[in-house]
Amino acid sequence: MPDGTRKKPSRIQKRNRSLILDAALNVFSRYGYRGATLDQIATEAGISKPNILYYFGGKEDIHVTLLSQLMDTWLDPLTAMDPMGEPADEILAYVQRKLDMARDLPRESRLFAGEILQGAPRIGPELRGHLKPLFDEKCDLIAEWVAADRLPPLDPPHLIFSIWSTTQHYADFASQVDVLLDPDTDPHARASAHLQRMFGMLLKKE
Amino acid sequence: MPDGTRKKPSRIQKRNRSLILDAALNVFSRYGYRGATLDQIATEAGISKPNILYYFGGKEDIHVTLLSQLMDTWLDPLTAMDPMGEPADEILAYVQRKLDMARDLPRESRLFAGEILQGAPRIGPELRGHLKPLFDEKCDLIAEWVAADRLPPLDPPHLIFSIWSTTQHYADFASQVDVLLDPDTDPHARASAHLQRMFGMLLKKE
DNA sequence: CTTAAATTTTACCATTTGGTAAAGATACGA
DNA sequence: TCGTATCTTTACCAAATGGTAAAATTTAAG
Repeated sequence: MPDGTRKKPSRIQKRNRSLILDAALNVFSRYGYRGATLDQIATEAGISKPNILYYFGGKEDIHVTLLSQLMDTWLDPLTAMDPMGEPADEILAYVQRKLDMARDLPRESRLFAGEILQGAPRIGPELRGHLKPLFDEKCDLIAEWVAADRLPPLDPPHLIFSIWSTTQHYADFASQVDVLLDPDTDPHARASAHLQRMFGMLLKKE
Repeated sequence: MPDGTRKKPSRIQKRNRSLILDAALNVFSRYGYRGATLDQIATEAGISKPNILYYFGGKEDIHVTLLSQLMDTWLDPLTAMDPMGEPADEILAYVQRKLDMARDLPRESRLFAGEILQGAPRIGPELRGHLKPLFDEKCDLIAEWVAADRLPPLDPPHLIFSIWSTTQHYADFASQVDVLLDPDTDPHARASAHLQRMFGMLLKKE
């Protein structure tokens, strides 16, 4: 039985677990945790429901697995913010990376958004354990840059919130953006130009 | 039977419909549409489930009723943006109103966010019918301000997206914000100062 | 080619959930 | 006070859903 502590995942196991997780990402990100059903995931993955439960302990296990795997990818761009770089450049590069992620990984963005929206019942601990330390570290870094007069005075945590919210908006609220935006303009290019200008202004030392 | 077209809602009807809608707002905003159950709503409202279905056609009817009622409140601040006012002042006042709403009506914010996140399956038409025209009107207004050189060059739709996302973030992602933020600082005051500065910079004519 | 382990299917089941029928209770105008 | 319309409760139900047992099949090491 392939759940729990594994020794060496077989070829079939790797393929099927991956098929299941990909299908589950589709379904969970579209319908939310409780809105998703194992039957939907099974159909989308092309694997019978009991067979899915052969690979995972249950619905919640699949959800938590997805969330945990994603957490690292999700935090990558923030981790990449370099203390040795030029402050404004580092932060603007971070904005761009986050915006690119919203375009390239919208399902992942929505999966997280849904979980947080409902009070983070399943990744609360992960938030405290992984996100919080990294967040604090980068807030300190930005605060040091401000103290060293390499950035204008600003509020590090709220700056980061603004970066997260503005970029993820294009993934999480895509259905609204699609309704409102002129369909023949390139949303990503316009969004990028707007955000670079906005955060650029904020970070400029007169 | 009080569903459908009513002539004059009785005292009891007004009280119970309001109790039900308030309970439903709690439950839907916490668990999403499919995650919410009529039994939960019934318990929270202190009204039996069949009795709830005496006042509403069904689960979806309650949800749509909430969403429709909220839409007006939600768009109020945008409607209030005055073509006769000073451009930057009007937009900064809009930012503040939206931030205040995120603080005062977090349940409503989350209800909308959940609906949009899942593709707006139940208020898509309302978005096209009410939100889109207002959005276009205000984008045009801002574009005129830019054309008249009363604002620096900027991208009106993306500016509005940034205002929406940054302000609603404090309601929609409250569980994450709570984990990350120092508990003894006043988040609202700090957020307000940060956003006013950020959008203030963006809107300043050199 | 055997055979034991890994994988998949078939046939279920208990619970939850949205919803209904109809009897019973209550409010209210005449 | 009476009778009708409004409101509420009790007792259900069919479908959906997460999950399980165990038989059947496939894989792969020796």
